[in-house]
Amino acid sequence: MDRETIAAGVQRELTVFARRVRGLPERLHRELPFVAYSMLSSISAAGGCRSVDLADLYRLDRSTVSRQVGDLERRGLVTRAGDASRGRGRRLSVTAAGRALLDEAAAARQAELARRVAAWSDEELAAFEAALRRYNAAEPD
Amino acid sequence: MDRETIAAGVQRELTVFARRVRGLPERLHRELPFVAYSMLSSISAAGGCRSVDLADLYRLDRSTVSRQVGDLERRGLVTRAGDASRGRGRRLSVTAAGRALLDEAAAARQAELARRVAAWSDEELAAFEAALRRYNAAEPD
DNA sequence: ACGACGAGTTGCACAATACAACCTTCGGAG
DNA sequence: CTCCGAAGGTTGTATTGTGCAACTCGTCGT
Repeated sequence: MDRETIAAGVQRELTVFARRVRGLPERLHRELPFVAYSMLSSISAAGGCRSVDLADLYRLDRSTVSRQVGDLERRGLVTRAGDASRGRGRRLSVTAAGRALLDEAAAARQAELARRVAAWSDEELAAFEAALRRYNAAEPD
Repeated sequence: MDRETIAAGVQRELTVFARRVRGLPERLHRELPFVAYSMLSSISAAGGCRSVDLADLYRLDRSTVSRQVGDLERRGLVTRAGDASRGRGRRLSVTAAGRALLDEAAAARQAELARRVAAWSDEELAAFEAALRRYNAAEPD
């Protein structure tokens, strides 16, 4: 089997994975869709960021982020730091409720993964992780 | 490093990949959105399959596949084999036009992948492919 | 003080999806 | 053979995530 054939296989499998992630409701915790989850977790990881930072990170339109964040706020999962009601540079931070939901979702995701790779040896899993990391680390342009 | 730590790493890397795919531009080739591309390539790879097979592969509703395939057919990229106009088990196959578009898009994707994995050995690439396939094949429930 | 710019919101449109209801055909069991 | 149930496929409807465009609001430099 030559390299091109192998590469085609990688391509196919990545596509299947990507398609599945894109589709499906992908509720991690009935109340926390994938998009909301990733934004929440990024706000948490960054220890407080602005909407525009999320837009840059995910290469999304500002309006999309605005709506998603508005939803998270309405549900009490994040707060807008500035009491300055409007304008520039409002810091977002995760509330206690948001943190709790995030933790639950992370646990659910880990459980799902554990089920999928139950039959894998530690070495196989570690190799998979290393390969994915290496792939993701490659320059995108 | 214990298994939980490794699993967390896998989770993180899969999430990074998924987020990027979500935010990425839809089109690989003007006129061929990501969704259409992946279905077309699956039809091609399977050497002719039914709509329900695509629904199973991507865990999509049959109605979604029906609309997507309808679109591909309208654009002359696939044909429905059975002259039996309606009903059960119609085989889908890729037309010459579909194949041509697919080849162009595949070449672009392969070039991108080749760049990313340029430094990988054939063995590493093959192992990556096998692990992804195994992951994707795992039962989702 | 004013004008340019950066951050955010809102209106509108669209693509992809799920769910439910329905239709069509095939393969058996009686 | 007839009828019925299961499997494949389509259509109606609602929802979600998204981009683009136009707008508002606040800040900063001159």
